[in-house]
Amino acid sequence: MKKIDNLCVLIGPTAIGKTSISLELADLINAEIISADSMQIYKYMDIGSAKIKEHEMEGIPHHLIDIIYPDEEYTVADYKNQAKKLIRDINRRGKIPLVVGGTGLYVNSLVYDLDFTRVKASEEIRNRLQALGDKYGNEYLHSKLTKIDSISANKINIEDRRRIIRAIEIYEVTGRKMSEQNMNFRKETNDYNISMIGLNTDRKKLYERINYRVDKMVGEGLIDEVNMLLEMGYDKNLPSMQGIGYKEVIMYLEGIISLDEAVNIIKKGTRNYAKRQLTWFKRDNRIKWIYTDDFDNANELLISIARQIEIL
RNA sequence: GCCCAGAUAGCUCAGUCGGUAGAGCAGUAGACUGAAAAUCUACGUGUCGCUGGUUCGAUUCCGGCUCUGGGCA
Repeated sequence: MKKIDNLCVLIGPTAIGKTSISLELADLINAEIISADSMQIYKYMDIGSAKIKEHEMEGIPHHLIDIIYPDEEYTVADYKNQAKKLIRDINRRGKIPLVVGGTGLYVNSLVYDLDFTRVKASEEIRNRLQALGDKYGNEYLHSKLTKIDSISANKINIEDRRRIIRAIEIYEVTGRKMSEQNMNFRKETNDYNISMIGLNTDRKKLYERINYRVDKMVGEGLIDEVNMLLEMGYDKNLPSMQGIGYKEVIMYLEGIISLDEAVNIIKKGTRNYAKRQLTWFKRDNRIKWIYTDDFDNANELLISIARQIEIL
């Protein structure tokens, strides 16, 4: 019988402390870290994405960080491809791949059988549909979708133009419905021996951590970082520049809001984001949740996490 | 000490010509298959400061008290 690759996943909301724990955990279980973070993939976006610094890595290999420039396109499909290869390689080396991150869709691309092999994004179709939406409104796009794929249309809210466009795009490119395409909806994968650990704490404490961290980012030079990116010629409309912390600082630099307002909006945006991350992960009952407050020190926490990893 | 204004949701405030109240923000819950830190959905009960009075009925009117601003001494 073929031996199945191991996969360990450590998830949790932003600012919970995944990075520092992941280092100790990787050291303990002889793992290499694969980031699952849609912002840390970008070079030059260090402070705002709370990226680990090279000298903090303690010699533990980190993958899928700093892999593209801020104006390059990157999608879940790319992520899944690259991460899959890494998982295989790391297993071959006799080590454990430890996926660490908070981007739900990226994580799910690995732990569910999501199929990204068929329908590439089409800039042309998207632009055309976008223009149609601007002209005739979302209702028009939605009713267009209802005609070709009523099941998907039913699931997608009229206001959610991005998803409506994607569903139409799939049909226009392949002639198949999105609802048919995604029959294996949320089917847990059998590709790996999976252990999933989730970190959490009470909401109030998490929000305090977030507020503190945003202040710290500003103190460490977030404004300069954004300024530098703009000076390098990266457009403010790029997906990378829509990240929390970046779009708000841009507004500040453009004089639209004050620094104080920018900081407050970043804090709020990060809090809301953390909540969304939790929503995303809560429904996966494979995750063993660990409440960081239940432990007096990092060592106890670490041991508790290691105990929960079944693949060891 | 005196005069004025205010006290209503976690915050800022609106309102009830007397029939127990509603906006914004914050917050909560959810969705998510090639932009995902993106995109989108749903959710409003709180001793209407305390205490007497008038009234069938007071958060609303009247009196007193407490507190908070501001002004005058």
